[in-house]
Amino acid sequence: MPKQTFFNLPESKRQTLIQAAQKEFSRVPVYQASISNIVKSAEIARGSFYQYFEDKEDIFFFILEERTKEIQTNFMLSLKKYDGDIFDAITEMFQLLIKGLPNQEKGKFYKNAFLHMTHKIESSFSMIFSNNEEENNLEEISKLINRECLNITNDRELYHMMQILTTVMFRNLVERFAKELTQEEVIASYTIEMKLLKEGLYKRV
Amino acid sequence: MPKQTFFNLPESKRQTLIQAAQKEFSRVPVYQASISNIVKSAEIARGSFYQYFEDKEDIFFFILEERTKEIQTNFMLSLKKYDGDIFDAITEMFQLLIKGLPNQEKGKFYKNAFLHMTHKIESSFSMIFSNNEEENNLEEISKLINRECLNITNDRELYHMMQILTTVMFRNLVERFAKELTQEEVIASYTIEMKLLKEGLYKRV
DNA sequence: ATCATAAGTGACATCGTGTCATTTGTCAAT
DNA sequence: ATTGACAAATGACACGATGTCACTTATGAT
Repeated sequence: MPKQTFFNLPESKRQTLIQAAQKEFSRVPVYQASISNIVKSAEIARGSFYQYFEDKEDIFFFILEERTKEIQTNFMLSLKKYDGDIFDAITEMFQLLIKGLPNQEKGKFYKNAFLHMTHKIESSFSMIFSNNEEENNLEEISKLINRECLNITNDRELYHMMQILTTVMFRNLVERFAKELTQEEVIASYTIEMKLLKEGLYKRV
Repeated sequence: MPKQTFFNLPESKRQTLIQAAQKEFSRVPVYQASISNIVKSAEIARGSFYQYFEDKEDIFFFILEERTKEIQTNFMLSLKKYDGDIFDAITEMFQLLIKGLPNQEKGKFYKNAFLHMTHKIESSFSMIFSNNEEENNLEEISKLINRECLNITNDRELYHMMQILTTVMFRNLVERFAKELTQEEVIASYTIEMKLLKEGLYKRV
């Protein structure tokens, strides 16, 4: 978490700093990013950076979680739109991420995040579904989901189903960048895997 | 890939170097590891290290792939033992990794690898199933698998099924370290998820 | 014994990090 | 308006890590 001093900053300075960091994290993955570049670009003193943030990761995860909130909002809208169909909602999110990214400047940011997606980064993204501090979205999402056609008997199973779905979706996103697949290729893979997930890996008897 | 000079080294010196690197990668994840520590521990000159390897990552992935080969051998034995049942085989591998690790000195090495598992590290591990240079194991494994009870109609679907299974297994391994779960807890989660995968996420009609 | 080639060495230039003593800015109380 | 107390800003600095390179040493064929 950024320090209080960061939040005390005037909006414009905060934005400049965030922009500068975003630029650096778009250039290289977080572990290669240089604070020197960020402060140079934001035109603040090196020491000031440490007034606002603990370290590189601190500002990185702050930005990442901002982004996650945007995605979360979209996801909940999709879930309502498709009457609680979790597959349709997650697929729409996937398509949005696949199609939206490559053009944008933010595309590079996501690319670096995905290609070096560690557990910590993945859980940051997973906040799309779970609670961010203020509101408990996990519960809210859980309510929105239509369980009628799902093969679950309790909340625990629902939780694990979500885990499986997000994991598989993330891996498909990562592969899009790692193997430099086209949108069509990665959507094809994703579709096959979703079908397998829905129907089950074992033959129906 | 390590340079030729590394392979020209006498076995004992090579082992010393690998040991030293392993020690460092057990101390901290690869991105925090220090070449200075490795050469100090192996009692070679800094310049020598660069005669053998391109950089830190070079030796890290070399060691990782060595480890992967051990696991691969075990996996193929399991697959034969269970008459080609892919679920039983992968579950045995999972249990081996869960139960074997925490005690060993290598445990820390795996912990650092799992907790900072990027796409590159995951594909290194995935060589358990795909071809390493010499032999084409993917094909061999593909032949060993009993497809009778699997819900697949072609090789492409088999490939994606393997992808799903390994992804889910890896995430369970990672969570074991990230959330510091007990063996029992992580096995319980894994079991639920495998059941969901087998039976399908949608209700059977 | 000679020489060419391979391997080994460590000092060095460069860059990045996080700290800290010091300066500058802000604002309430007098 | 002046003071004083607290918050914020600064950049020089100590430290440590990386990759290179000119030089030394070893090896093995002729």
